[in-house]
Amino acid sequence: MTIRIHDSLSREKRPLEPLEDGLVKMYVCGPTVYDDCHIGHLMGPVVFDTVARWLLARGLRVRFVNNITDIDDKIINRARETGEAWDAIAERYTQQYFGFLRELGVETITDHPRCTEFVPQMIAFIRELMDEDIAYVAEDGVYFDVHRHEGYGKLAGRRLEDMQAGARVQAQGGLRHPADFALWKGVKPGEPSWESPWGPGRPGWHIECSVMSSELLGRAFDLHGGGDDLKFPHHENEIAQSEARGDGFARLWMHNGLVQYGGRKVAKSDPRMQDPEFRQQFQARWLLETYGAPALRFFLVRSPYRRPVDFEPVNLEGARTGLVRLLRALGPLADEPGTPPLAEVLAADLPEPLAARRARFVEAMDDDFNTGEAVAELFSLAADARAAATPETSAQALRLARDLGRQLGLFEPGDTARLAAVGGGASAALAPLAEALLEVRRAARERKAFAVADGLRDALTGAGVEVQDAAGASAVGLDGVAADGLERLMDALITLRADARASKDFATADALRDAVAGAGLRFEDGPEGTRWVQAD
RNA sequence: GGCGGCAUGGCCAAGUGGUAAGGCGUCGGAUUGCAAAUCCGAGAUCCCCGGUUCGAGUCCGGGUGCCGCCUCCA
Repeated sequence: MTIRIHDSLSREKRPLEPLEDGLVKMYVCGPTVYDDCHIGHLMGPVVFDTVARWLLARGLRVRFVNNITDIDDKIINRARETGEAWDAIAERYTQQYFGFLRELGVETITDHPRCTEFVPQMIAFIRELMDEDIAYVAEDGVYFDVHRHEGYGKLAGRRLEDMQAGARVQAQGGLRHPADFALWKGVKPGEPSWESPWGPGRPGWHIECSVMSSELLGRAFDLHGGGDDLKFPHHENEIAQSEARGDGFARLWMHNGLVQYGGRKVAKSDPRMQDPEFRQQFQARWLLETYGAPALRFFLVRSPYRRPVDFEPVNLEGARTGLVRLLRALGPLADEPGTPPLAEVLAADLPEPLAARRARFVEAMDDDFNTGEAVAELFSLAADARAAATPETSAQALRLARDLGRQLGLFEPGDTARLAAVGGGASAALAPLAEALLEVRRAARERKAFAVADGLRDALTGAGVEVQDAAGASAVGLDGVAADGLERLMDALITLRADARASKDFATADALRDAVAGAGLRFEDGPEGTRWVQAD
């Protein structure tokens, strides 16, 4: 068994050969905690959690470090704007980040070092570079001299001469080269600071990752990951610092694609971000509440990690639909606790084509974590289950799909319920209301009042509630309820009730009022028409 | 200007030279009072032009288009 990984540095697939037998040491750059978490902060963790889960499934041990940048210009600016203490801001958003990781099922991270916990080690690191004359003191801090490091630019594929030609790069403040970067920033009035041989100040951005990785994983480790935008300058600078100090540093580099919308990157400075409604679509809280954590994870997992991911609603909704269908096919299996170890799944005796699916799933994952192909096999297994000659084979196919999916953090117990629960807290009232409306509709159908029955169904489906008519009875499905489902449903009911009253169908009108009341809501008929409110 | 990546049915997307996975959507059929869900089925000259080969989406050369990095950013 060999796992091959696309290495961003050499730009080719390379076998993963852990430095320490059976143990993979990986480091993934974490967030700067200064504001509400957005999806970009979470993509890396989900991608690399999936990677780590697969490594674990393959029998390797994993030490997975994901740092927290808890001191930075952005945090200081935020503190200045709000008057809140910088460390309180950092702590709050750190906890928020951890909460989102839990919701998304990111559970393989073993270490979350915070930048401020490693200041002495950073100072020691910088001192080593100073001693070698690779770092120097400039006007406002200590800088790394990129000319002193051969190979600077190898990760991002650029040469120092080219960079000097670029208009944006200007040497200032006594720097030897415009690309020289800060290792230590001298303190400015009102800023938090730590003592150092170069005066009070705080660490530069890049140094923390070089220091924390070597402190926790050693001077050479297996895997370094992060978002594609971190390649330059962040990772380039990490490499320069660590290599300049004689470290082997990371053997393989992985970079995940970035968030896009309509085929374009969405960055902080993107003009579209001025629109709050647009902006909200990338906020972790909103995404989780709108699509549900299982759907969000599924969306990220089924996409190839190296490509940009487009967060247009149509794509998120498509992923969600696919997941809901898969979960439906799995039925009770989806909520059964327990994930058998992959080795056990692989050892099981299976008929064709199930064994072939299983083999392809494993091959796909071993080949640079091709989760897109792996997820396709899951869908195929669901199809196999439908086509199976016997119930036993069908069950085997579903169980295999479930067990393989769980290796990637999919199909966790409770996912079906979690998907059904999203669409806002309003669904608390929505469920009983939908049930009551079903009864009204049943009565209408019984007396062949199909117009009323269909109107009710349209009201329900318009709010994202599924109406399922089986032989004897009907049922509602709340899996796909929209965020404003209750509002939409109530508005439709107001119209229905008005129509019923206009045609003197008071039985229907009253039945609607009773159904609504049963869900803790009521109509208020006023001179400007009817509105609905939460009953006391 | 420098560097890198991508171009496969309406959309997302797999694809190791040998008759184009999978998903979403759409359309047709079954089912239904009509629907929904479900099931069955349909749909692609793989950006263009050359070349290598018995054979290319897959290799080579040349175009064209899009995206990203070189600035904050995960």
